[in-house]
Amino acid sequence: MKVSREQAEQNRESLLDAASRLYREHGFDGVGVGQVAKEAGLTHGGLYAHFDSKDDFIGEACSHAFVKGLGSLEAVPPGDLQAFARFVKQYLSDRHRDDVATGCPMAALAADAARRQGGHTAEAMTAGIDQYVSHFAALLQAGHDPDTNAAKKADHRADAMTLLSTMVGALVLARATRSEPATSRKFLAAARTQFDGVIRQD
Amino acid sequence: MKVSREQAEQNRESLLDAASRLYREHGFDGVGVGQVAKEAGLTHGGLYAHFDSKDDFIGEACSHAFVKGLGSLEAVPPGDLQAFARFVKQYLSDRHRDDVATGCPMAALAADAARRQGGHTAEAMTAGIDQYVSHFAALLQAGHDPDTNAAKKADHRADAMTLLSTMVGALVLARATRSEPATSRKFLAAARTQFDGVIRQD
DNA sequence: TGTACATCAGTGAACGCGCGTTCACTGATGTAC
DNA sequence: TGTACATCAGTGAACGCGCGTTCACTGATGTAC
Repeated sequence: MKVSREQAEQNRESLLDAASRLYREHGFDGVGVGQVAKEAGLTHGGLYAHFDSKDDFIGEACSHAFVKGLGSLEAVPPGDLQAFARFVKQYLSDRHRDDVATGCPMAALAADAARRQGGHTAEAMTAGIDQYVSHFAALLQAGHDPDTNAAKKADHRADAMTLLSTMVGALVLARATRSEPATSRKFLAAARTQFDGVIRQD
Repeated sequence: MKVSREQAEQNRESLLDAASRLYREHGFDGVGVGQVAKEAGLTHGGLYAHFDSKDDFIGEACSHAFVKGLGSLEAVPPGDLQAFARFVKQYLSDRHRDDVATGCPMAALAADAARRQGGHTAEAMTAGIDQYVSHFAALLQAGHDPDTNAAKKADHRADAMTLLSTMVGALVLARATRSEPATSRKFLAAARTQFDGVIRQD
């Protein structure tokens, strides 16, 4: 049956919520569109009223997965290194490690997305990564030298990329070694320590 | 038809070679056992003379994928920081970024393996990661202070983990952003710079 | 060394199953009058 | 405001297909004598 415009929009959101959670947890090839639709309280057929294909759907879901994380990053006031430190500590926490489904899309899906170059998915992932890098660079810059020049700006962008690489790498490796809790936790702890060095340097 | 013992062993190796390549390229759920067997020059049925199930096969393939990379790491003489630097530079090269199929199993499959906790695959991945960390720690230690104590040893293990996190993270993010070549290359370049800091410090 | 035969790696048809996608249909929505 | 009707989001059966796994069979291998 037909459904009100608001209800339809709400259903679309439910589909993307379910998809971004299930795909992060099981990978793009690990869940069928039927399971996603069911999780969203719909049937598989209705999904095609909102999306062209699974590939299209995956791309939208990938973008959707970035919303929450980028939101908390944008909530960090530029210049407030303590708040930035809190964001990083939370990223590198046991809780985040154990919460793949609603956690960082880069740690969960970057390798998967890289396999889909040419489609919307890789583009969505690239856009999300770019935003993380830009925000990180801005926060590092604001924290260190308010009056800036071009050379230092590039440096902060490089620092931002290294910091992001370390965070994503540490989270991925911590998750992969979950059966050895000491090793797993040490990956997170080591990365946290390294961050302290980054914000203390100048 | 039956086949000589050597031929059978050779076929097993071909299967693992093909599997470790194809799985790195397309993910564990992205390739069927039939395609792997075909790539190895066999039919799908014969695979089950060597392995119990796809899950078992994946685990063995995961171990197999570590052999080459750990080999070049073991070839680095302890104390030779230049040789270590060369290993890291190669890891963080455009060539390695573009060669997923025979490249680092952690960058290609760690997130996939983490989803298979409880089976052989996650165990194989954890074992491989542990070996990388141990080798990195030994190389950092040999490069910096030949006469060691327990506290410094722990430090080198933490440094090794951070270094590995940065390398894996940078490679994953460089691959994910391949459609923006400047961004992609900068992830690798930034991580290389950071490594120079790690080996120069002490 | 030569012969008879048990072994078993590999083949390919067959299985049940879940996948992504299509489509005729439903019926509440929302518009036209 | 009330009525008639076109719209279209969502349903669920059906499709062709490739998946992982099984199994009767093949025939070269390698052993027993």
